[in-house]
Amino acid sequence: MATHGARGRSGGRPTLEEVAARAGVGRGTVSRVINGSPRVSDATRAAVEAAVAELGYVPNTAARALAANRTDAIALVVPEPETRFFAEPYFSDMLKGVGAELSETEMQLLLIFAGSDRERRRLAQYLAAHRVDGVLLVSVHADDPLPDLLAQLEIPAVISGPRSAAETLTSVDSDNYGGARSAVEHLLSRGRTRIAHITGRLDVYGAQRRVDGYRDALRDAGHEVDEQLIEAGDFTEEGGARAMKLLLERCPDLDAVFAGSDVMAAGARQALRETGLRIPEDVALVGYDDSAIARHMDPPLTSVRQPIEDMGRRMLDLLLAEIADRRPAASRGLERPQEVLATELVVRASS
Amino acid sequence: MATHGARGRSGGRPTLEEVAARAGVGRGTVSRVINGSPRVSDATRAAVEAAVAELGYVPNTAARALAANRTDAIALVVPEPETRFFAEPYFSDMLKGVGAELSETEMQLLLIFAGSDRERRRLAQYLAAHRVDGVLLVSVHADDPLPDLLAQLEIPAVISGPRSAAETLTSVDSDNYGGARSAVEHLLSRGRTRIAHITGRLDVYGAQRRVDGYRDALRDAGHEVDEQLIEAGDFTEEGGARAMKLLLERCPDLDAVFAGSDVMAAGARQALRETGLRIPEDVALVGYDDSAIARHMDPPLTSVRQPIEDMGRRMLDLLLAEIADRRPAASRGLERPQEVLATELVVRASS
DNA sequence: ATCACCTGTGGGAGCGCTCCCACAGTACCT
DNA sequence: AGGTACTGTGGGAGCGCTCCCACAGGTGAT
Repeated sequence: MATHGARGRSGGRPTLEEVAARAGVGRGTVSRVINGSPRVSDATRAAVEAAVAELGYVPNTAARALAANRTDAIALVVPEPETRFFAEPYFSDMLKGVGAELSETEMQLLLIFAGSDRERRRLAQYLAAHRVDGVLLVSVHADDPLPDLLAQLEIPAVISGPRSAAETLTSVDSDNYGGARSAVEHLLSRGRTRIAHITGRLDVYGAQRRVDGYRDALRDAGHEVDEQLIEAGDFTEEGGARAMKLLLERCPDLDAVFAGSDVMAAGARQALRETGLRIPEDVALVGYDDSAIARHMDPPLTSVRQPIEDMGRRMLDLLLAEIADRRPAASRGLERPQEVLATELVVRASS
Repeated sequence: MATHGARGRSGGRPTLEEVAARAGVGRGTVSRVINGSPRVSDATRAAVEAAVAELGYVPNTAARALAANRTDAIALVVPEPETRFFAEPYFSDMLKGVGAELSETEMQLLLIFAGSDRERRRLAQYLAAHRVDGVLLVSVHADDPLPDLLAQLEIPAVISGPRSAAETLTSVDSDNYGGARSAVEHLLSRGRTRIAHITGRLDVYGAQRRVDGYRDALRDAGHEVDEQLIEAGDFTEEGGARAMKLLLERCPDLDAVFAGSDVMAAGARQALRETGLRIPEDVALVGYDDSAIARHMDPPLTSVRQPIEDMGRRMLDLLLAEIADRRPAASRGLERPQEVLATELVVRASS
């Protein structure tokens, strides 16, 4: 084995120092050029850039992280098992948005699943080691301790979908309430009156807001809300099917269903089919998310479009801003933005 | 802002030095305990562990990476656009296997997509900076320059599916040839004789091997190979449907189809349906992968099971061994293992 | 002419670890 | 008694960067 001192000498990767020597300048100047500081003359900058190119210099990330106390990496944390991640288009769309925005920067994205207890413990350790500069947290349940852990460790974080109306972290969300309203109003306008609702997991704030929107839309149109027409799902296809069956048993006269997600709508469709009911003739069906599933369903599914990719982009923007903010002046305790993006009803053959 | 020198002093994260002071030992000893060296007395170890617990000490990854010249991270590189990653169960199964095995270690997994040129350039930069200790490369095409780049940078790498019979990198693969043979032999045993084959992308070596298996199975059973019965797909559902339509036009008398992947089989099924052909009465259908799609298809799809999760695990094992190997003695130029895992035909209603 | 204040630059100190050398102490041979 | 060989330990040097202070040289106001 090479001796310690000789590690990285000749043959190894070039260092800042070597670039500096080659360009005939000091270390500080090379560092300034590498980091895009404006305080360098054009001639010097050109000389340094030439030396960098000749030597094929690439900064050592570990050294930089150690000296500058940052990692240039952020994590996308999914507090779900991997299976759900792949089953739900929501996550992949989010990842797409974040990835697109991130490729504009030098930052590195880490995808971390925290579905099991074991994975959670691993993540906590990971965060405690400050291996990332910030965290994007998607799909958080009301009682999740993760946001508080992040706050305690003072790690910048942005959450998709606040945990409650009193969320303290920066968050980006779509207008769940308005989206649900528009879905129900659409069904009402089609002459449906016995409109059922399959909810998402009610420990997800957004799912609750959709129920609120469902209720208010009916009420404002002068209908009473029949609690028998509301059944809790869990965002899975099986859950959607199960809820649909229960609803059909309880209320055989229902003429429309608003499902809290496209995946659950797919489950509901399956249950309706098995019962011999036609969509939309017998029962109109509306989903939520406007994912690929909605377009490919038979019949194509009317759905509330959430701009998930945009949400991902926006989350990243806010996170990067928060990370940058922290660096110069500790201006803590300021108001944290809660952004809400508009939804849009996409009408297709299912309603 | 805090002055440079005071960064991390009181209130910051505890350092090795502080742990050492608290435990009344030297830095070296704490380092040995942290890294599980056996050369520490039980009493000292206990004292250090107590100090670590009291202070909530977590090693600084950057400092460790800088001093030890390793990152404790590996990358799973997917040379495809993200959309394909999510569409193909192959990738998620692979990720599952790798993730399961990796959670036994302290290593960190990075998921990197390299579908576009832009992403490729980013990846090259990333690898040049040696930000990972090793790379798992899945689904590599014959002309991909990535493996050579890895070899040149001397980064340990394991590839899933060799690029050719002369692959130089360590690889793990399933027995594509044998799997294809078993599929065709099964169809022959069911009395089918006009067996078509929808291939995968032929720049993927494994897809070629499946064609070889298809050919040899027919030949060995005394049938001539009708080239009209072979059509190239591209591993996508649309590609499978398109290939099926072409095959039906060319050979309306075909009575069975062996598709190079379940996803393509799903496309073929769609095309067969549209033509009014029944599965398996008119045309028997066999897929490859035995993914979730196969089980949920209507009718359930006979498929060649590849132990993808096991392959992922095995790839990781080999990679970790290669990384560990490198450290002590540079024993380069040795034979690189090429592992081949067995496949198994899972017979269901489609054949 | 003096002072203040820019711009551009060099280089010391330090980030928190790992690696290795040195050495004290003990054990077991000759 | 001297030698040899271990085990356990402390701490110096160094990894490659960033940050900041110092300072040279210019520019413009007083």
